[in-house]
Amino acid sequence: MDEKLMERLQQIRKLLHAEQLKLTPQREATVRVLLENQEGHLSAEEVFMLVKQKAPDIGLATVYRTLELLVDLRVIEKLNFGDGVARYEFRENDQPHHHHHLICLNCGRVSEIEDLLGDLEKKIEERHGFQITDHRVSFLGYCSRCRGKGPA
Amino acid sequence: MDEKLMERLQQIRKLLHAEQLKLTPQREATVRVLLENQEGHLSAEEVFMLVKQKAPDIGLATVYRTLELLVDLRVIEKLNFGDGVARYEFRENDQPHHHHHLICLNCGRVSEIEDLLGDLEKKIEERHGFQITDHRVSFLGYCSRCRGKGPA
DNA sequence: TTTGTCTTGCGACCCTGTCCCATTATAGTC
DNA sequence: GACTATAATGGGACAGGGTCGCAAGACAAA
Repeated sequence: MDEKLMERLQQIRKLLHAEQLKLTPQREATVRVLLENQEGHLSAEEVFMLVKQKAPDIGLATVYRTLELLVDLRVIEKLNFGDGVARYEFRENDQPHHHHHLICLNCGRVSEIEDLLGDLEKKIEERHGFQITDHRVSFLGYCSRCRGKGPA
Repeated sequence: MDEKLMERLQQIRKLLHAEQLKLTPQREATVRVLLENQEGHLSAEEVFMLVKQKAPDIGLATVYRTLELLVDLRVIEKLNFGDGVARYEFRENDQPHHHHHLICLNCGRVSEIEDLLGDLEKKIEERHGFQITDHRVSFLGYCSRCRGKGPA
């Protein structure tokens, strides 16, 4: 696990260097937080709080800038669950993401399920002349723990 | 077209009355704007601008309140295309919406396509114990006019 | 060491949206 | 029509998330 983390970190360092950018301590701390919370779908604010523990002097703007940078580098992905905050998630490779989200309307938990759309995109491209580069699917409802509770 | 509009307006008036609420001139103006721009996916700000033309003295807060009210009454639906603003769309009936969106990354145009998920929800409910009440699907890419242009 | 560039932290600021509150409009009753 | 209770309004203050400009700091290359 730890070697994998270091490996990924080196990989990102190279990505940055290729663009004449640096993996500064602040950026490294941010990446580490994201790597250590891959299942978390953290918001920028949450990332900021966690990074503060590693690097107390870091500024909020730096975290935002780093997240934006990582999105541009396609290292992470910016997600939108409709709760008013942007959330971030690692991208396993350079592909568009192909998993989908189950969003619980009671507890807010977000879990992931495999891709469902299969070759549907091809049909849409043909029928609508629309060149698809990515898709987002979210199912809203109640997770197994919250079934029958209604909205919080 | 105009009779249909009046009919819908009466329908909404009744809905409001059933809750001891009134269809005030401000609310009526807001509903009219929404009815006249059913394909527009208007943001609150856009609705406000258009309503101002009909009723120049209306306040922004009133428009927001009216939109929220109409969402509660399930007359309209609040949509989120990830561009940082809420958008609103009429609901044809009392069902959860079952059409999906094609969002063009170049010109921002949003078009609609029919429901794609069919009975997929049942499978997910079984497999994940997740009680689904709605779903959102968006495909991102380039519409027929913008193909090959890349992001704006 | 010097220089140029990338980064940073900070605070000001922007934007969408909500809240509070005093005032006004409305429907229902007499 | 007058009265009353309640719904609704406009305006401004405010909140949360996020961006921007800028002066200062860190770093790599020469």
